[in-house]
Order: sequence, then C-alpha cells, then structure tokens
Amino acid sequence: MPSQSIEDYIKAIWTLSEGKEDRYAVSTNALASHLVTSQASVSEMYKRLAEKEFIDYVPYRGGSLSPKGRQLAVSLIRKHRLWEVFLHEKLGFGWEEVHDIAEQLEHVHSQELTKRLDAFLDHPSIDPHGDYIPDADGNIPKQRAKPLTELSIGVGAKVVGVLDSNSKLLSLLSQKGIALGTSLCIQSVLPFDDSRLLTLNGNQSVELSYKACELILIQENI
Amino acid sequence: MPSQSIEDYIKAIWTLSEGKEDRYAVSTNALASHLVTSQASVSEMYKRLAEKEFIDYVPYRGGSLSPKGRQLAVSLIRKHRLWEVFLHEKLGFGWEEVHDIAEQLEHVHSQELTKRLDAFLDHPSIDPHGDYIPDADGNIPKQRAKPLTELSIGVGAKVVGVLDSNSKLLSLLSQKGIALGTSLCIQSVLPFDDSRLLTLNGNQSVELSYKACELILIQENI
DNA sequence: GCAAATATTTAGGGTAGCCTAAATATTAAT
DNA sequence: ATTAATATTTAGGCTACCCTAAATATTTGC
Repeated sequence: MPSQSIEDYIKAIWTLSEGKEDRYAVSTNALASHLVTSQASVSEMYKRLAEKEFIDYVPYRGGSLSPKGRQLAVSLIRKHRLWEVFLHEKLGFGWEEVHDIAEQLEHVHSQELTKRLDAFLDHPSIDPHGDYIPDADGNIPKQRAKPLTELSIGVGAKVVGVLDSNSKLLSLLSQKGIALGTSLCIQSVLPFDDSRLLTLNGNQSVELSYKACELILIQENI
Repeated sequence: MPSQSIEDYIKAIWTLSEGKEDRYAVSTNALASHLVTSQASVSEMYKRLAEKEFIDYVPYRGGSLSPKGRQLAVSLIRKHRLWEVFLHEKLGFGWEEVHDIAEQLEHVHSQELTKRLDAFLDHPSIDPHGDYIPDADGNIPKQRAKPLTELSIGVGAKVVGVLDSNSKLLSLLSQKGIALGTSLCIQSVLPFDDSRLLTLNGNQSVELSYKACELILIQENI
C-alpha cells in the first residue's frame, strides 16, 4: 500500500503533467514548489518512486509517470472527485469547501468503497468544480472543457464548471440562472466590451460580461 | 493535529479502559498486544503521549487518558461509528465489512464534516454493531447494553445490537422478526433448555434459544 | 564557447515510528 | 524474605520523510 506521502507526490506529478504530452517529465523544481517542500526532498523521493516503479526518472531530467504511476494517480483523482461530489451533493458543502476534505478522503484504501460511492452518487462524470471524474477503468476525457469565451456563436454547450471558487462569481451566476449543467448557446457578442448575450436552456436570455465568461467552463454538445 | 499513530493509541487505550473505573491505567503489555506491536514501542509512545498531555503516565504503572485524551478518543469513536452507519445504511455494506473502512475514515479531520455527516444520517445513536455513538459533546451511555439472557421476565427492553456479525445469526433474527430497535419483553423462560418466549413490539410472540439470546444486546426501557 | 545564472543532487542531520535484545522493576511463590 | 517469573524500560538500530548548505550539472547570455 503506497504511503500517503507517495500518493501526494504521484498525484502532483499527474496534475503538473496534465494536458502535456505522454511521459512528460516534471522538473524537481516545479514539483517542489507545487508541494511546498524542498527540492532536496523531491530529489530523494524521485529515487524512491523510481525504485518502486511509479515513475521513470533520469537524474537532472525530472520524473514522468509510468503506467503503474498513472494508474495510481488516476485512481486518486477519481476518489478525490467522487468524494467532492458526495460532500457537495449529499452533505451540502459549498464547492469551495470540498477540496481540503476530499484531499484526506482520497487516501482511504478500498476499491469496494469507491465502487459503492460511485453508484450511490449515480455515477457522476463531473465534480463540483467541473472537472471530469475518471471512470472505473481510469479513462478520463483529455479534451479539457474550454472557457465560454472560446465558444462560437450559435453552438450549443453545457456548463461543466468554473475556474474560480470566488463566491462573488458564484452568486452572480446563480442570480443569472446559470449553474452546473445549464445548457446554453451564444446569441451574439456585444460590441465594445465583448459581453455575451446567451440563451439558457433554449428559452431565457441573459447577458454576461467577458470577465465572467472567461471563468466559465463549458463542453460543446456533440 | 495528532498523527494517525497517536490517534490509534489513544483509541486503543480508551477501548481497553471502557467499563473500567475513571482513570483506569492500561498496562504496556495489554496495549501492545491489542495493537499488535512491541512493548518497547508502547513504552516509547507512552512517553510521547504523556508529553503531549493525552495521558497520565507513571512508568511501570501504565497510562490513563487525561481529559484531553478522552476527548480525542471519544471524537474518534464518534467518527468511526458514524462512518459505520453511513457505510451500512447508505452504501449497503454488511455490518461485518464496515469496521476496516471506518478505521481509515475516522482519521479524517474536519469537525464540520462530522457534524454534517451526523445530520445526513439523521443523528443516529447506535452503529451497525449496536454500539452507542457518542453525541457531539462526547457523552456516551456508560451503562453497557446487556445480553437478552440477563433481562428479567416482564421487563420491557429494546434491541440495540448483536455480539456476533455471523450472518446465520442475522438471518435467524430477521426470520423471527427481530431487528435493531425492536421492542420486546420476556414472557417466560421455557424449562430444560432455557429458551425465551418473547413478545415483540407488544403483540407478536416468538421463541428464541438461549444460544441466540446470549448474543443479542438489549437496553432496558427507562 | 565560456562565464554566470539556475537547476539538481549529495552530504549531513533531524524526528516519528517501529524493531530486537539486554537491563531493570515489580509481582508471585515458596 | 529471597528467588523466580513476569512486566517494563532502555539501548541501539532501522526506515520514511523532512530540512539546510554545499557540491555539481545544465542552461543561458554574451
């Protein structure tokens, strides 16, 4: 059973190499500052992780997840996000509060627990921050959700998250009737300030500033 | 934040001194065999725990929980038992499966989580094994539930647990209509084999062997 | 292409836990 | 009241992490 510390490192390497090419090597420096620890500790841990075959490590070149490492990382991400859904949906925590608690819960070892939790939550595919939850086989859409500012006019899409847990943004959105899962489409882009005029759920019309649109993550309908 | 190891020790001391007088000192030996560790480790840890004021420790005389230690122990027991209820009631785990997972979950630090979990579960007072769950202030009935064999004829009581997670016993009980929370009273004790003739919930009559009665925990009505 | 800047590793040390074996205290038995 | 048995602590050592400071690689800027 990997220690909590090892799990934290593996998850951090995964996070820092997300979106990068396969076998992207994370530098000692980047990992140290992400984990708020010393470079010496990372260097030491890289050796341990390589020894246990969680990463491929070439001194001075950083570490990249091995298949075994990626599997561990993804299972941690899966657990983390499932717990976030639980905390938000079932216990009523705000999406800005769930992270720290999920950070602890993700280290609980029990495949059966993860399976049952997933079923209890009705097999969710996104967490309260709009991040995709890897499925039981570790598959996760690599296509990142994109900000609303990058959506073309007339293309249907669904809100899958926000890039900011700032509660002011959240209250603005709820005021406008925008929430996770809301279907929308851009009617037009207003002149001068680039505000978007949106159609929500096929009927309601609302206007949203460029500043807010930048922080809303959407997924285009297929 | 106390380490997981410290929490395990404190909980073990609490467990071993349950039912004993206040400030009962647990011997090094007893604790070592309970935790399946060496006596030397316990001796060492006793010093650390005393230093941090979780216990009172007199060398060669064992350790007893301080108020601070008892508070930590009870909060762990509370979390453990609440998680057990969650795993059993919400995720459908059998009562024999919940212990090991709850053992991990109890170490998650978040008072708010405990509070919300408690509310989500509707403030349960006993766990799937029939053990009392300490309330938010750490109060827990000291009066242990007693086996049905010790209940006097004609005295009303409520089933609060079983002493065996054997599934055969459980299916026997469900067949007879006995479950956690069932109110009952002993009508009579049959000759020769000491089987009990019970009245369930004020109406239904069933017979139960001495062997089964020994394993059923009840609490007398007040 | 080489010096300066930067990144990384090694050296040397620390703490929390764990262990076994040896030393010492306590308790029990005659 | 000694001795024998048992319980407990101390001594000495191990691993997994963590740290700072020093040494060494690599990269960058001219």
